[in-house]
Amino acid sequence: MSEALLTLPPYIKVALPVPMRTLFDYKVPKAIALRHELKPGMRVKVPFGKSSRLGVIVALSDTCDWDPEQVKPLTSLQDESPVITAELMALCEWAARYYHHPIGDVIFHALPVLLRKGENAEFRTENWWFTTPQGQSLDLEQLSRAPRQQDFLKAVQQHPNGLSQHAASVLDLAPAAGKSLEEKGLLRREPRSFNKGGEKHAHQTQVPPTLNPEQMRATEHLLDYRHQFNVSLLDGVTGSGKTEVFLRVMERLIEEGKQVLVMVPEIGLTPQTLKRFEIRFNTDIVLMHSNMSDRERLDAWLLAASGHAKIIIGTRSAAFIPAPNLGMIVIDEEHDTSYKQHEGFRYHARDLAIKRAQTLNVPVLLASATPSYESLTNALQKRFAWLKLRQRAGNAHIPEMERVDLRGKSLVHGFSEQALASMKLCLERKEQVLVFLNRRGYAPTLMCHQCGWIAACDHCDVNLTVHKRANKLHCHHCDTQKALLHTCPECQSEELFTVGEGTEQIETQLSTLFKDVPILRIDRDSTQRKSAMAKLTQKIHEHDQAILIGTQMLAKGHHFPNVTLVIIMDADAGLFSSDFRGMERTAQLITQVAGRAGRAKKPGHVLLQTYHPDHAAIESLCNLGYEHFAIDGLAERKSLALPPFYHQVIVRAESGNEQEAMQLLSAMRNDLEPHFAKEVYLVGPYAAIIVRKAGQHRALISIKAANRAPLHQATQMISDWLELSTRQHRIRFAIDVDPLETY
DNA sequence: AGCACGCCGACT
DNA sequence: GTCGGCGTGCTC
Repeated sequence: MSEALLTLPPYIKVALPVPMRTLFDYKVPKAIALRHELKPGMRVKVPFGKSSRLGVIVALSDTCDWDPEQVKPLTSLQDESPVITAELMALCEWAARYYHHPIGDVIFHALPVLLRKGENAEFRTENWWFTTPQGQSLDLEQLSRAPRQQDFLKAVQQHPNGLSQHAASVLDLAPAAGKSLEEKGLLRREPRSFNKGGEKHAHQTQVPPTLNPEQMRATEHLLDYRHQFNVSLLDGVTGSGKTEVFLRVMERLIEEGKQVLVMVPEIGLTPQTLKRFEIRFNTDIVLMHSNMSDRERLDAWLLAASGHAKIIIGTRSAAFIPAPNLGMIVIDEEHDTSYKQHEGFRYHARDLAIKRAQTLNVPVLLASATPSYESLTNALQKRFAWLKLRQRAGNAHIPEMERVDLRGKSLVHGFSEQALASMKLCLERKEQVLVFLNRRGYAPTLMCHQCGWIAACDHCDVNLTVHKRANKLHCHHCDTQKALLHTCPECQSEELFTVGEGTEQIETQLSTLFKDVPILRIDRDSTQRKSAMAKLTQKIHEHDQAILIGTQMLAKGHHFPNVTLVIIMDADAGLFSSDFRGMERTAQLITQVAGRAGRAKKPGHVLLQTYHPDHAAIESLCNLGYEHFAIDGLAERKSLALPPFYHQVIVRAESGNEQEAMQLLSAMRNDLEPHFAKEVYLVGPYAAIIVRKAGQHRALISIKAANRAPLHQATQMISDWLELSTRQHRIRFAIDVDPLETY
């Protein structure tokens, strides 16, 4: 240890969870240096201002960038080994640079919540009960006056290998009785690490389905390149057996002792998906998603970090999970926008995963039926291997998409006659109908018949949505809720009426049209409660005929085998979006929803209700399919100098004052634009489409360039400038690199 | 982001 | 007379 003291640099650079783009220098007290070897990635407690904070060592250093007189010593070391491995530290440093985000915040994002709060990086310990020799031989009759103790001792006597606290509570044993027995010296308690590792699932050797030639070719390619960095785009229509392809590759890598990280969209992790993995792999699988408690997440993180977990299935934040033997990263539904965090540290998990895989020299597999334009471009330019699956497995056919012209037609609750007739036929065949409407609530507008007043949010520039069942008016932008009004606040008239339809209304109206058919609504409101979704899917599988009505939640990975008719109520919804990604999103959504129709033996049919049947986009999507549609869309992006051909950064500013945010961005542009490289060009500042959100006035400015280097340089200057000037102005700003929302 | 210091209104 | 509102300034 004295050797360590001689060579140990006297300073450490510490990342703290503060919105400052800098590291903080601390001295290492001799007492600590003597006893411990400090390494980057370990957590330390440090004095910061007037308080004490938890930070992470980023580097050891011989020098400090601060007046050495003012550098304080660290208080204590929290870890014996790094919680951020060298590999992940490098990833965090890269991400902080690439996204122009404070390093401390990035590093803390990479840790589970409990580790951010200072919890030890150890498995939860649980008390186990054992009998002492006296307790084992004691005649239970001697405890006849204490029946609870009698029960308790009896149970432990029957478990010579110990009884866990958890098991004791399941057996309904009284904790107080256990304590009394311990005091009498009949029982003893021993803490054991709560490590779910080794608890394997019953191996149901299911014969894997045979692969069709396309799947075979894809699998062979992936196996050939499984030991080196490369990115493959597994582009397969819904039902083409993408999952089977990556399961085969995973199988091989796991046999070779590797771990595999499978990323899924936020609500894409269905019990169906998990079951599929459990049935297939006789190995430890951990989950990492937002419905888990902090403790569950830490235990999952520890199992991954220890290498015990061979398969890690997680959402966005799992991009940072430590895995010492990581052999591949799979990103399922890679087009899904939930991979991009759109607040705070605005990273894209797909892009981060690719960067990580590159450093580790392991393959990445992106899977989707509707690849993002970014990934398609990479595939077209041969940076990604493009593995196409165009056949549906088991002879199922691609559903036919039919446009229903709504012009001049009379509608019944938003449905055309044709749609209703098709529904009736479908239900008579004892099959299921899926109705897609991407608008939750009862109606998007509440209006006064006498004076035209419209219910609007007090904090945002949007109308309030009517939720009849909850008897509420709800702002879908800032979550404000108020009681549903029955009198107009302007003219006191009682003639308030709703305009437009949401899923809740369609549900109500369909139940009057189809009295004996089960109608199930699937949206954020109906699936809020835990396990509500599982109950709904179970109901769907119980019935033969049924109508499912839902929002985009329906498009995410669920498998409804008896759905043979899909009705897209409003195919025009995304056609006239002000965002240049609107078309891409609409096409993905329609294609994904359409893909729910007809699997296995039953052919599917899709009806798109539209007022613009001749619109080029609708026509090309219906007749030529997603790939053609996307390639046309990409040509347009190229001609308009839009991503992915140009790279983009958006800087947002928000302020309570109406003008301030805009003025700040204008001042920034005036000051800095002369110093930017010629190929960097700016648009704005302009007001956000919804100018006021949650009481904040929002402005933004777009910066674009064909190459990353000058764009990065300009963004760096902007970041420095804003950090200095917002200190005085008290305006919040955010830098969004590769933004998905541009308004 | 916290947390302090600092200068102006309604209360024991 | 104080308790406390949140404006601004700093943190190795």
